[in-house]
Amino acid sequence: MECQLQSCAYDHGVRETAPPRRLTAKGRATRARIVAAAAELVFAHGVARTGIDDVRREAGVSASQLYHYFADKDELMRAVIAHQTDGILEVQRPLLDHLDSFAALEQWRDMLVALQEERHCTGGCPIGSIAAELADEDPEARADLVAGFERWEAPIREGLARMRERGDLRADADTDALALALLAALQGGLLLTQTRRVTAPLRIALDTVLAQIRTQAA
Amino acid sequence: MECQLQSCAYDHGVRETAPPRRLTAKGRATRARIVAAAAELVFAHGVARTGIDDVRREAGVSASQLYHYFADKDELMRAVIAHQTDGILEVQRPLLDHLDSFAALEQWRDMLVALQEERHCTGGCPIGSIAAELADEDPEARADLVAGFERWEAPIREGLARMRERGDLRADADTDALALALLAALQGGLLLTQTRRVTAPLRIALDTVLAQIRTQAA
DNA sequence: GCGATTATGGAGTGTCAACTCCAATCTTGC
DNA sequence: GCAAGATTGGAGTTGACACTCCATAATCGC
Repeated sequence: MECQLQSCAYDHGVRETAPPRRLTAKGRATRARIVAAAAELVFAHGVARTGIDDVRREAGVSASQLYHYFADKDELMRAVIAHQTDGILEVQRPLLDHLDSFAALEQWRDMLVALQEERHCTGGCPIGSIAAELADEDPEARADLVAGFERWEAPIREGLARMRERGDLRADADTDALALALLAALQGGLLLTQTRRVTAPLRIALDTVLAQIRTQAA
Repeated sequence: MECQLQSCAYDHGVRETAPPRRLTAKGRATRARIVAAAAELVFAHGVARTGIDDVRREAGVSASQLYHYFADKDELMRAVIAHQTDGILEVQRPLLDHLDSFAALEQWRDMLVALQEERHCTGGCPIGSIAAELADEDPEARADLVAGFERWEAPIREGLARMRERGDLRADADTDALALALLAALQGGLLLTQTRRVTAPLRIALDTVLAQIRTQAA
C-alpha cells in the first residue's frame, strides 16, 4: 500500500511484513531465484495451482528459505506480479518506448502475435491471467495489478500523445482512450487466442483498434 | 468431445462418465441446484477457490448426491461453463438477436456497462474468467469454452452481417473480424474494469470498436 | 402393488497444501 | 577475528480438500 507509484522493481518484498531488513548479495540471489521460479509456474498453471512446494523444488531452496523471504504465499504472488510487469516492459521496451508512429504500432503488434505463435498460443498475459484470478480476492494484489497495468499503459498513451502533438493524429483525437482500448484489445485478444489456440483473435483485435487509430490520422 | 456443435444446453453431464442414464424430475431439479450454486461460487471466487464442500452446502445437498450427478469436479465445472453460457445468452438475448443497427449496438454496450456498474465492477466475464483459469489446464473444458464463446460470438457476427447485407455497412466490411474484435474488446474491457474497479475501460474498449464499425458505414 | 432403479444422508479416508520450528552454518560490519 | 545477524536444512503440524462407501428412502415402469 506504500510503494505503488514509484517504479519499484525489486524491493517489493521489503515491507513491514518481510522480516529481513537488509539482504546480502547471496540473499538477493536466492530471493530472485524464488520469484523467477514462482513466476514461471504461475504463468504456466495459475496462482491456485502453483504450490509453495513446487516453487521450492523449482528454485532449489528449502521451505524455511522461502518463508524467510516472504511472509506468505500472498506476498510471494505480489512479488511475482512485480516481476512479471518488469518482464513485460523489458521484453517490449525498445518498441514500447517509441510507439509514436503507425509503423512502430504495427511492429509492436507483430511482435505480440509472434510471441504467442512461439508459445503455441498457450499462456495468456503474464499479469492479465493473475488479474483474473486475484483482482476480487486479494486487495493488495489488486493494487499491484492496477499499478502494473498502469506502467504498461503509460508508454502506449505517451506514444499516441506524441503522435498527436507532432500532428500525425488529429488534435481532437482521444489518445488516452485509444491507448486504453489497445490494452483492452490485447487482453481480450490474448484470452481468446489462448482459448481457441489460434493467433487470429489477438491479431484481429489489435488490428481493429489500430485501424481506428488510423482513422484519426491528421 | 462429442457434443460441442449442437446447442446442448442442459444435457451436458450425460456422457459416458456420468452414471445416471435417466434423470427423474426431482433429480433434474437437484442437479440444476448444484450447477447453479457452483456457477455462483465460481463466478465469485474462481474454480480453484470453489470447494466441492462449499457447493454442497450452498446447494443444500450431501456429498453423495453431488457425485451421483457428476463424476468429478472437472465435470461439474464443464456443466458450469454450459450453464454460464446459457445465462449470458439468456440475459442478452433480446438485444443479442438484433444487433443489426448502430442503435442496437449502442444499447447492447449500455447494457453491458450498466451490468458491471450494478456489480460494482466485481466479477469479470462468467466464462472468460473460467477460460483464463482452465484453458491451458483442462482440454475438455477448453473445448466447451470454445463452444461457449462461439455461441456468444455467432449472433454478433450475424447481426453485423445483416447490416452489411442490408447496406448499412460497406460491402467489403469484414464483419466477422469486427464481431471478433467486439468480443475481444468486451473480454479485455471486463478484465480491466474488474481490476481497476471503474467501468471506464469496458465502455471505452467497446466504444472504440463501435467507432471503427461506424467508419464502415456505407 | 412390486421389483428395479434412482435419489439421498452422512460418516469416513487419504492426500496434499500452506505454514512452523529449531538448530546449524555462513557473512558482514567493525 | 568475532559477535550479531543473515541464511539455510529439513522434519513436523494442521487443516482443507476431493472423493468414497454403504445403507436407506423415494420413485418409476409395468
